[in-house]
Amino acid sequence: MEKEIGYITSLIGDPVRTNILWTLLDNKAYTATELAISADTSPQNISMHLNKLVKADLLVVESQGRHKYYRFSKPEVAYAIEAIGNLLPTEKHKKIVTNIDNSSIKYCRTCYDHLAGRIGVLITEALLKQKIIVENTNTYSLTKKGNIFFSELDVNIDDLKKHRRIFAKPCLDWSERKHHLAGSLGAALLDKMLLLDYIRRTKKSRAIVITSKGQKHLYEKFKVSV
Amino acid sequence: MEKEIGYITSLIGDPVRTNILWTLLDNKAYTATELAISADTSPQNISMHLNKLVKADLLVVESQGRHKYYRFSKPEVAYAIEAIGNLLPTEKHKKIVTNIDNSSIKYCRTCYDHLAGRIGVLITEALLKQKIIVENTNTYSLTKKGNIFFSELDVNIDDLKKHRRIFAKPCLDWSERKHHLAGSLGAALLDKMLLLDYIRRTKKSRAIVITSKGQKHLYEKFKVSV
DNA sequence: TCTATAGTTAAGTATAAAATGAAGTGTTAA
DNA sequence: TTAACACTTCATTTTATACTTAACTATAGA
Repeated sequence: MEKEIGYITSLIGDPVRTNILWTLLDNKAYTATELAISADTSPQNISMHLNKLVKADLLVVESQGRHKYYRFSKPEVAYAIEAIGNLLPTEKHKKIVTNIDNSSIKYCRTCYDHLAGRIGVLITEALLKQKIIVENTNTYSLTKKGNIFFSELDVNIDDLKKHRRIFAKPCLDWSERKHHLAGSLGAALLDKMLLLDYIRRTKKSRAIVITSKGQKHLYEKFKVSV
Repeated sequence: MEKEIGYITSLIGDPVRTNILWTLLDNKAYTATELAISADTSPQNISMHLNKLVKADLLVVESQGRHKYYRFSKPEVAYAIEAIGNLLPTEKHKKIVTNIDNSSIKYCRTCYDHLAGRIGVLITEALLKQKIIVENTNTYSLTKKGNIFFSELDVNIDDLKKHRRIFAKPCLDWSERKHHLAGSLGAALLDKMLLLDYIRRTKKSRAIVITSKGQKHLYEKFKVSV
């Protein structure tokens, strides 16, 4: 058994492969070249590493013309990477939070397929404060007010609940050390905010930019100023 | 950020350190020599590895006379290791399950501080079937019947709920691919079963042996035959 | 106080695996 | 139909770091 586990840990343990997995954590698919740039290495090298990750069934690959798109094979991979992220030493972590250089990725990023970072945490806190969601042990559930709120946003709650996936749960954030909204409700909220152009994804990272339209609405709805 | 994560993943990625972490997953403290034997390496080498893990705040060490006892610094470490365990390829996993040699660790082992493996899953299923616990999204809660059940076992539910730790939640088992009971209730149940001598820990692994007394009671209480 | 045990530290070596260079295949688009 | 691009394969080189050898400290027990 140790050998089997060692196989996976040694795969995750290489710096280039860690960079790949960390980049893919926003649940987007990236091409080999994009990942090579992100990991600052050669195409040959990234090809070798990606092959190992695919063979180990951590990633899946899809060919589109001359491009190959890589993404996680299953949510468990994202969970494991996030769980490792939560092991970051606290002092080092503080340094990151107070580091202004990468503030955009700090305040605003996605975690797998939902909003994370400072914005994710602030919005979640606002949802709790306004009693749109309530916290149980390790889950969130919607109040009546919450049902109205999300139906006004044109999110079909019943559809979400049909899925086998967890509906709404707190997810510990590595940068904020607080919880943000995860699960299918969290994913639906992110989708809707992207659709409404409150926020936009950036090309090369997990950073999210907030549009002026978004700023206005975030303040109106949640009293969140960014 | 990638560098910080890479630091942790490369730590976890070494085979000897993986062995250490995997061994410690039962939440017992082990001495350096025990861990060296487990990882089949020299005292000098294990010393070096343990130092790295302590410096990274994954482990803490306590001196007792001429011995040094190592254990996880926080539950997050166990969660991360378990999350990695869930990434094991399914085919390989099947091979393990049908492998009779390590059947004891397969049927009966602990995960951090609660009962896992086949027994953990069977008991959890029995608790659900008998409506002692009910499943919500990603949590379990106690029914009235459950409150009586655990008070008869002399488990103080109110005390458990006072802790900041999650009370009861499903934990995906890497060997069974089903859920077992985790959280403080799971830990309390394991403690009680050890105290009542239904089960005993073995010296050198996470395997648990079931006593004949335990077999009898497990069948009476849960209709679980082992 | 002497011996065995538990663990550490430091310098040197060995080796596995990552990176590179060169030469490919297949794809798009001018 | 040619050139540029996206990616791969394989042989070779490089390098990081785990491990060894050897000498050490600290504790326990006799």
